[in-house]
Amino acid sequence: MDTKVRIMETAFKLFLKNGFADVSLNEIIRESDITTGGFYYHFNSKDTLLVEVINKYIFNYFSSIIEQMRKCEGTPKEKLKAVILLIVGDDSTINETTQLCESAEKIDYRTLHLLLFEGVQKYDIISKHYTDFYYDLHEFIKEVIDDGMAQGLIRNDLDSTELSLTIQTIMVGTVLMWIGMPEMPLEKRMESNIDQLWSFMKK
Amino acid sequence: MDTKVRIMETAFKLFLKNGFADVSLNEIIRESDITTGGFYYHFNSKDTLLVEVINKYIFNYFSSIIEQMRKCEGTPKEKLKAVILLIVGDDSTINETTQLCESAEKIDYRTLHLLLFEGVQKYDIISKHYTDFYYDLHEFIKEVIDDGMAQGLIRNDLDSTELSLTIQTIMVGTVLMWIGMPEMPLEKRMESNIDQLWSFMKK
DNA sequence: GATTACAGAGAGAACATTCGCTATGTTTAT
DNA sequence: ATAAACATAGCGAATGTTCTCTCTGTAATC
Repeated sequence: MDTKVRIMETAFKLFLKNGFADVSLNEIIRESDITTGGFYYHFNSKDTLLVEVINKYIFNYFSSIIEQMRKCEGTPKEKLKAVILLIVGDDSTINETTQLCESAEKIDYRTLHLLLFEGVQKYDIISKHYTDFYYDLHEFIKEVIDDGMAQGLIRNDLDSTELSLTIQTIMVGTVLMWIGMPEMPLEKRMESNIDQLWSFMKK
Repeated sequence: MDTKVRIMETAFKLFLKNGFADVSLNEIIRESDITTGGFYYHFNSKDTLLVEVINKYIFNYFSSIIEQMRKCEGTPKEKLKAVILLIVGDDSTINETTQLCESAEKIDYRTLHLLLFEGVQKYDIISKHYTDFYYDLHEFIKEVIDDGMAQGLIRNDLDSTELSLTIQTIMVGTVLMWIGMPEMPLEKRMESNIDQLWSFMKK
């Protein structure tokens, strides 16, 4: 594998484990099987590495989700379910070509979300992209709802903007429940939430 | 104010601003108007300070919420609304005697949650307490639902465990929406979510 | 022989921590 | 009443480690 990619992937994994702030360059260098000189041949500074890692792994994660979301086919209920599966990094849903990591090991999307939160707290750029993602997600869900209403599958006495915000709340809430109650099976939780939601909004 | 309390409060505020990992002892010492020796008179190490701050501000936050939740009076709908107001640190709901900070400035509960996530990622003890809090919350919501069903206010064709998990998902999701879409008025979002939820579960 | 891709020593700042010190109470003994 | 003994609270220079980053050296490739 390309050295630069190897460094970035190693750094990303260390960030996932310890957070952005708690990983030293020495650690990255040691784990990447490289020396100081080797590192500084590829990156101007530790900060440059951070920015590149964020671009490659965090923003690509967002745009890949949005892109794959838009390619979804099926009923509104199926689409909504696909969205949440994409967010939590479900294997069967995620496209191979848009995988986050090249190495064999699977990345843990639960810790990815925790890393994201640290990024939102510390870096304006991540915070901004996170917000953008939320608005993109909202827009998509609203389209799905409007479609469903037009097709007569969803009650049209509900306000589609309000409803889609509630749906999004449930989606991101599912992620947070997954972080707060790790032993609770995520798959089952999602099914149950979507079923209850659907029985509420279906015509 | 007591010097030790002043150090802890200063440290907590710095943690809120920069995260646990990105605050140096020098910073804490400078902002607390104390010297190195003074600090080490009150704390054995930086880590000891961290543990004490977590105990005083994070765990107290959890137990204070649980405690105040249990004291709530009103209809099931009112109780559920009170719970989420407690979590997001609504002024009118929070009891003065259980305030997090002694100093005049209000603490920002949005960044408190972000700090919590960093803690969950890095410290097992915080992760554990976070999970405990989620289970306590779940138990309380289930009791509210069961009561509501017994009083004939809530549909009893629903499974109360599943329903209460969905409600909790909406609650924590609201917090995450607040983090992802900071400009969106939290109050209005909560109202809307609870109203939609209630129209679904009421008899 | 010039460029590419690294190795590795080491500078210099920042880091948490130690330690010997003073200044101010607060008991206790005479 | 007062002096000795001790406790409390804080000071700040100094230490050793770790941090990021620079710089020179060295193989390999074209």
